[in-house]
Amino acid sequence: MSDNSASLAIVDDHLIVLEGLQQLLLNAANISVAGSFTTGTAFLSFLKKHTVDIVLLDISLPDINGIELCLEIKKLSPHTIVLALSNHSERSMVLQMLQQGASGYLLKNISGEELIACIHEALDGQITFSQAVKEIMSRPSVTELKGVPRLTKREKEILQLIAEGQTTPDIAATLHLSPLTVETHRKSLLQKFEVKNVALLIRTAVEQKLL
Amino acid sequence: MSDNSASLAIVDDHLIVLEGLQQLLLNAANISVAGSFTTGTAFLSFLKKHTVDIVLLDISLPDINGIELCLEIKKLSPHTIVLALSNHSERSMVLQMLQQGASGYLLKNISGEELIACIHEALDGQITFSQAVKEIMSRPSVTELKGVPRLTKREKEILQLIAEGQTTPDIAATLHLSPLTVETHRKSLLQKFEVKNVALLIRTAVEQKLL
DNA sequence: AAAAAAATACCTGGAACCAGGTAGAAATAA
DNA sequence: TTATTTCTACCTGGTTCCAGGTATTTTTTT
Repeated sequence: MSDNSASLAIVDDHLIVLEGLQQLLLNAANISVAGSFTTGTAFLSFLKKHTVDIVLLDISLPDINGIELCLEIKKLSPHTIVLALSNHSERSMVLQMLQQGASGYLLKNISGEELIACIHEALDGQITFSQAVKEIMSRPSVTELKGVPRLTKREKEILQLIAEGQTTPDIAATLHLSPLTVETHRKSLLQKFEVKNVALLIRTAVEQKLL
Repeated sequence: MSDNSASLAIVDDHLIVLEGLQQLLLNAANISVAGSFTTGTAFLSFLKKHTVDIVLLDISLPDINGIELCLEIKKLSPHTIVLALSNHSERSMVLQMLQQGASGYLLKNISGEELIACIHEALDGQITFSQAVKEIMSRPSVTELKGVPRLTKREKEILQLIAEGQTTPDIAATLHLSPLTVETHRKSLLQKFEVKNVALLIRTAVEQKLL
């Protein structure tokens, strides 16, 4: 940063949110809003020409999803700190963003003071969450308790085809496999999900957003 | 309204959105923000003491859901115009809100001019939508094209049990029916959904939010 | 009161599912 | 390079699914 105030960018496709954030950041010391953008590509092209210390990044954007965008930002400008800003409070989302190099995750119901505090924490090199996210991350998740099974490539493939209504012989034909092989994978799926038939298989798979 | 400027209230649990909306409405003639609230109950108690011409109402609130809140508002103050403000663009949501007496439905990606225009239209007694909502409502929905089957009580019941992983004999036992009867209902379900097995049955039922 | 829809129950027979194994080859990780 | 995982394939045997009917009783609608 050129002076002692950090340059901050905002990316969100909702004008209302853009305005709201700028308003909340008006009376924040050491933070100056360098720009606000409604699309991921717009911000990326800005980032190619300017230095951005920290960016508040909405995850659901029209042109590019937040996870990929985060990756692009880090590729382009590794020193830029990314703070995810989202309505969605799923653990998996939080974890994915962190994996892509985000320094924190804020929900949009955040307060002004909290927002500013989180930005300062992030600028200090810390990982930071808004209060609601902290709570979600601290208590063990339903999916963790249940244990979301990690599926192999073939299993995902076959799960997909089952969900499309294909029978075991059908799947064998489309994948050029023996029906017996498909049966084996099918059984693995039932075991991993700890269910006893396809009805429950499809249902839990949908619930765990695997379909 | 006491003078020529309409009194407007905002209900949204996100501070950012509250700030953003107020900012966008600053340079709007004839509109004065009478108050902003983060919970439905807070607004309702305000409404008991003050006159509100129009309210921008977020559908997803922590304490009360938007549809019920809309009903309450109309019960308490029928002349107050309700404009729904939401992230969700499902047709069913829009229709439900209109049914509860809302005068319009806006998505949060709305622009400042559009917002003000919509408010003025609503104050003139019209039903108003933001551009994105207009588009969604104008094109025939997927569910309309596919035709969501209307299920009988028994069928819904049995669909539910199938989704819980029960087999035909199981269901027969829990409902004190002959397995053959259950089979008949099961077949009706497959026919009505135009699918050939449970995998697709569950999947489409979930997609159509029947489960 | 008549007609339509829903719920009940039955029959047959083939296809697919599901549980319980075993086992070798290929790819990946330690 | 060894160990582990994944993918492949097979066998048996009982259970359930699914398609194609028919048919009576009860409920709802007209």
